[in-house]
Amino acid sequence: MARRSDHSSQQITDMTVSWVQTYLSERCAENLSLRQVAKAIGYSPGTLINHFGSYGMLLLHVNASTLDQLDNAMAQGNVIGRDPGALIINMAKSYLAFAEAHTHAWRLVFEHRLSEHEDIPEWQMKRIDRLFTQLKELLKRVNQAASETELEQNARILWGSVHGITVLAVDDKLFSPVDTPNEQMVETLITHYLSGWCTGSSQKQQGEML
Amino acid sequence: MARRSDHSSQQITDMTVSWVQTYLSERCAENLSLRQVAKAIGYSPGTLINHFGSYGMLLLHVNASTLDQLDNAMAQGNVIGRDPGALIINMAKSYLAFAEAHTHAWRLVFEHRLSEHEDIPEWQMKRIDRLFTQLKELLKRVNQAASETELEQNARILWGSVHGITVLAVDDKLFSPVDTPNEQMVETLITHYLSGWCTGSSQKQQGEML
DNA sequence: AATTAATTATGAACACTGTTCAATAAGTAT
DNA sequence: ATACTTATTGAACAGTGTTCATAATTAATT
Repeated sequence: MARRSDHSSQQITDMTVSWVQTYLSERCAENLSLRQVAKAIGYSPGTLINHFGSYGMLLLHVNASTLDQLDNAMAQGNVIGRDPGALIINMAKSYLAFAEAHTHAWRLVFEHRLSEHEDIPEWQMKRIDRLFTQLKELLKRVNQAASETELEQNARILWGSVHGITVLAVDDKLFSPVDTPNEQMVETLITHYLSGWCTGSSQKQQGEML
Repeated sequence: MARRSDHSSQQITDMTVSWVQTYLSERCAENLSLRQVAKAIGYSPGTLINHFGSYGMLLLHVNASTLDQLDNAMAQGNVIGRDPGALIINMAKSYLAFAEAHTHAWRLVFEHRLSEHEDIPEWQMKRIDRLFTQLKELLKRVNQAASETELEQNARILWGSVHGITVLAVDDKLFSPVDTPNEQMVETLITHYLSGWCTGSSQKQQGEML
């Protein structure tokens, strides 16, 4: 058999990504394979490799769509006007909730690494950067006197921390004898951290609220 | 060929684990395979499966040894007597430093998951628990009035947070335009969090220092 | 309309993977 | 010396991602 043109290039990409996405809603990525995907969408393995470059690149496209979904989910709770601390907590909770709801897809985003020679495309970096920009803006409102450098640093610390709790929560490695809901953990984390930041030793004055 | 008894059961385990460990000091686990390990230690793949149960179980033994090393590395900085806040920061820095020095081994610990039916043996859980116990004791010294529940919760939040920054640091996903050393990030995290915890709204009195 | 050129999907082949299992040799007990 | 148990194996199995010549379809050119 040969050239078919049943579907456009975009369509193949979409079919692939969306099928993998629904697969990941039930099974984890480790049990998935290029050949399964190929069979599922009715093309040969070779075709998919032609299309995406490699299986790894295919998964990267899946990750892109996951990050879009995540971004979307987090935009929901982010209403303008309320106090920034509460908004940050909202963001974090959305992050956690998304990870717990899309365990396999979410894990794939952070565990998938390309092989040596292929490096992360910038359309992927951009998606990650959106998170920081939002967070930084909120942090600025929390502590208006903070320098750009300080905001940058704190955004990373805060995101990293929430991410850490999320990773462990998703893997059930946070087994607490006293079972506190994970949501409350990120809340406690953020309130304590922000309050410590604003009243902190070598810090400037505080922003609205807190 | 058949039974050889060149090595005892323990020796085979040790040879395997230590060879994989040195492998991981340069290459990552994804490029490793049961067959490579088998060839390296001079046994057949089947023998290793008989021994460990599965390749996954083999890797679990490697993870155990990694956790032992980690535990050892963290014990170094943990000298009794100094103020608990500084000690917690030391712990966290050791954690980060270890992860950065043993990237591949460390990643394997947190990314390796057994298949459906095999569940994590308790000799693995115990190793993870050691961390918490240490941390909880230090936290108790920071805030002596804190309840057991509160200590438990805060130990998890704190460890999760440090873990998160570490994960991202190891994966170079913490790309900051302003490049703050990662060490300083965990320090800032902990100081702010602890100070926020002790002076916090619904909190008890504070402990020694801070 | 007929011919050529460019494109695209393919199946077969390749070198690998973890795992199973009958055959077999070595060690132990009778 | 015989029987039994145990450890190790190679071959086979079903699977993996990737390569590539082959072939078929579309597009461009005569």
